[in-house]
Amino acid sequence: MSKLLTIGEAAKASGLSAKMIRHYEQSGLLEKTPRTEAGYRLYNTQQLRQLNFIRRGRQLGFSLEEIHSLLNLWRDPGRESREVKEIAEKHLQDVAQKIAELQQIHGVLETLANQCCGNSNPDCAILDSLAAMEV
Amino acid sequence: MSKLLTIGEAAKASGLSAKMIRHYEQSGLLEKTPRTEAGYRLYNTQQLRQLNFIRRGRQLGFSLEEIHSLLNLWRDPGRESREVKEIAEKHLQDVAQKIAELQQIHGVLETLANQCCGNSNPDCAILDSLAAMEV
DNA sequence: GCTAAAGTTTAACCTTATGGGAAGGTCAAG
DNA sequence: CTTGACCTTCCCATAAGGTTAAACTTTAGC
Repeated sequence: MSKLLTIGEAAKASGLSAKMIRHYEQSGLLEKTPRTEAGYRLYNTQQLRQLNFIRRGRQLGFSLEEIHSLLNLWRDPGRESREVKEIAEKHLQDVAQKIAELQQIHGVLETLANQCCGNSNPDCAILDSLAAMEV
Repeated sequence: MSKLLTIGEAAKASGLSAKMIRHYEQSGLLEKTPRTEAGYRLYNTQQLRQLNFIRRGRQLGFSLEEIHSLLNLWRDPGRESREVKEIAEKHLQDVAQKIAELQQIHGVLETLANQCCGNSNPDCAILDSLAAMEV
């Protein structure tokens, strides 16, 4: 007899906020839960597992749309792991590209910061670079 | 005698969109430009330089708030380069941290993707990991 | 049994940076 | 005068929440 949890308890147990749990339900990521007569949402063990699934997906940077697809695959016993892997590898590529962009930015910033003496003088390589009209 | 540009021309010349130029003005990043009698915004060379400044700042990932501060420093002949460098180094740290987070995610995703055979079988290490209740 | 605190409900607005579109005014060419 | 390109303002939408508020419910203390 698994105990039913209110949204606050489910939030604490899953590591999500109550606000986001409602948001996920409202945006179709989660099915509507049963409610008490007063309208309070109630969560069982299975739903708690889904909340954890979402939290872990977010930790890995998946968008809610991607998590939606992953959840649907998870719930589908006839899924093909190929589909899951496709989503993951797409996301992996996105992450890799984002890293590359940030590293590029990091390099430029580091160079500029090193060229700025950072004293009480107004001359500044950083501003000079931002003010340059090229590129 | 520098020619005055309409917003569309200024957009093309600066690499920003007309939409965003209006937005930057509305949010206080740019001073209000003079207008024609019909209300069309007009941009001179000085303002075009500011638009380029903003574009380059965005390219380096500075937030609009940071760019606002940088623009104010740029316009202030009595600035101290220390202040500019402070903003840049704060942003540099943010970028570095973001890179670290993404690299962490990248590593986990790569491991999981390698463990998923990605065929027509439903078994999938990625889903298993997302479904795990720990952490 | 009453009351106060804690929890929940819906709802709305704020964030960042940007895009889309509607409805309407303006300008220049044909 | 019409057409098309441009401009104006205003509202909506995104992702993933945060914050706040009024009203209702539940629970615990007494």
